[in-house]
Amino acid sequence: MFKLYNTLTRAKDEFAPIAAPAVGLYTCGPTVYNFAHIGNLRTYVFEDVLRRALARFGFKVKHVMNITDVGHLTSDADTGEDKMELGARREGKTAWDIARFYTEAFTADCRRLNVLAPDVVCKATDHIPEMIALVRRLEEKGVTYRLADGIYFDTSKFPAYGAMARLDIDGLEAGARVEMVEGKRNPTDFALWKFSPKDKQRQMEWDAPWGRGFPGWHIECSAMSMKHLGEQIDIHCGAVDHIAVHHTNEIAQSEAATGKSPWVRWWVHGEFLVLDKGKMAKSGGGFITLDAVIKKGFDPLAYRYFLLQAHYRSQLMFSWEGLEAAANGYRNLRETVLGLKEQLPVASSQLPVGKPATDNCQLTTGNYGERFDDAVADDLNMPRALGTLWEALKDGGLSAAAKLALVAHAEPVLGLGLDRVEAEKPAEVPADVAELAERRAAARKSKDFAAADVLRKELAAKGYEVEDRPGGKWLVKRK
RNA sequence: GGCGGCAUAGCCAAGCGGUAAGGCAAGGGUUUGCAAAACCCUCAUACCCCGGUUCGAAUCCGGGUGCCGCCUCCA
Repeated sequence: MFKLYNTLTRAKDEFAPIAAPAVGLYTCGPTVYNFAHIGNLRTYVFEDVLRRALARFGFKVKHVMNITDVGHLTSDADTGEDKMELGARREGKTAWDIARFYTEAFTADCRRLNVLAPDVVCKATDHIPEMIALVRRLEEKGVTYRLADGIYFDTSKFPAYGAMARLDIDGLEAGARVEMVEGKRNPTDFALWKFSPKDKQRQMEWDAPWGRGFPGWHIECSAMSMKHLGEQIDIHCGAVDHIAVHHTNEIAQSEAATGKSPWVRWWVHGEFLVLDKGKMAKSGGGFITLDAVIKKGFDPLAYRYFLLQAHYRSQLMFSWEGLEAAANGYRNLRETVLGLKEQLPVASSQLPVGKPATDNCQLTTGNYGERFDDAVADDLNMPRALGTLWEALKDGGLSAAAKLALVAHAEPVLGLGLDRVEAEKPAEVPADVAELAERRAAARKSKDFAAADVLRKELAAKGYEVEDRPGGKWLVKRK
């Protein structure tokens, strides 16, 4: 039984899709006006784990993710500038170039984190006709109105507005310090279509029945998810910051257009990665990219391991010390797996990925495979799943083969690259370093340890460390 | 001001009424010419504080205190 927390019900409900085993999964993708930071990436890793878990439990997932390349303003209050145009000006390129560049950067980050590519990646700018059609549909339902700067959704025409977010509309109005667009009937109303400004030329604009302009930010997710997944979908993901505005508006426009409810059966939201002095944001300090993590010498998968150690619905505090600890744990995990592989005959040392642990080793793997799956099935409790794996790996009652079978069972869900762990290759070292190491080995062989130690120091001076291995072998590593 | 969440060892973290998973760090030991690795062992009478419910509470309830998030650009 796969239980998944649903923001709609605020409870862990047993997951059941509309047409099992098929599952339609829509995840809110990036706005490609800048690099993703590691907080952004936390959300995509969580969604990846969800997708892998669904596969584990026998579901056939169709995963759709959007790329927001137009219409996302610097303020959700329908004011401010389009982030894409802003990025273009900042970098002296076209908005289209900016979109292409950051989409590629994002895709590369995901690949490095072992995040599976969605089945469909769709760009907002490729779906302008679909968005216009959806706005027309809303118009026919009489829930829109026109202002000087665009077409707006009248949230008072949708009685269930804000239900998922449990918004206190009156409280919102009372505490509103949002600058409001002139003429909005309700503070919560939002733009469906914005007109191009009269005084300047936009790089991205299209003709629509109401006038030349560009789509509001929210409409893209409704239009694209309907196109690729139908008018009702099983799961829609994003991070918690989207609950109050973006997803609330998506629900309003989608359900108002189709008359079908619920539009989304499971809303699943990931929590933020936070810094000791607050959340990670693209503005201000603390904008850490995956590149920065790699430049500090960390394996991107060590960051993935770091994320997996916390539950996706808990805020996770990022610190370099914490990442260091995770990297150590991840390295130990890989070395444990490597050690197990070395204990097996060559032929069977290939990790049979995806093969259930119960296949041949039912009697010997204990119930670890089951416990691992139970943890995953309990609202993606990856910290517990990881704990179970560690417990199994340290269980003296299990054979190396059984442990490897468990690793193979866990890897398709974890995505930590444990299926391609290989012995550390001797580092490429300069000839003089190799020669020193050879001479030291010879000195050791003839028990001239004083000479050996001198040579060790010489190697250290050149920045290399030598480790002796069984059988007279050694390994030279960069310090 | 309104809404929501969280407080568990040096650090991260699970726990969802039945007597504290796991990882990192630390300490001890075995082994090794040295070093590293490996292996073994140790590491919360205790879960922010005060009350209450219960045979029994880290877990439920009430009241504090402290952090954090959203409502404003965020994933």
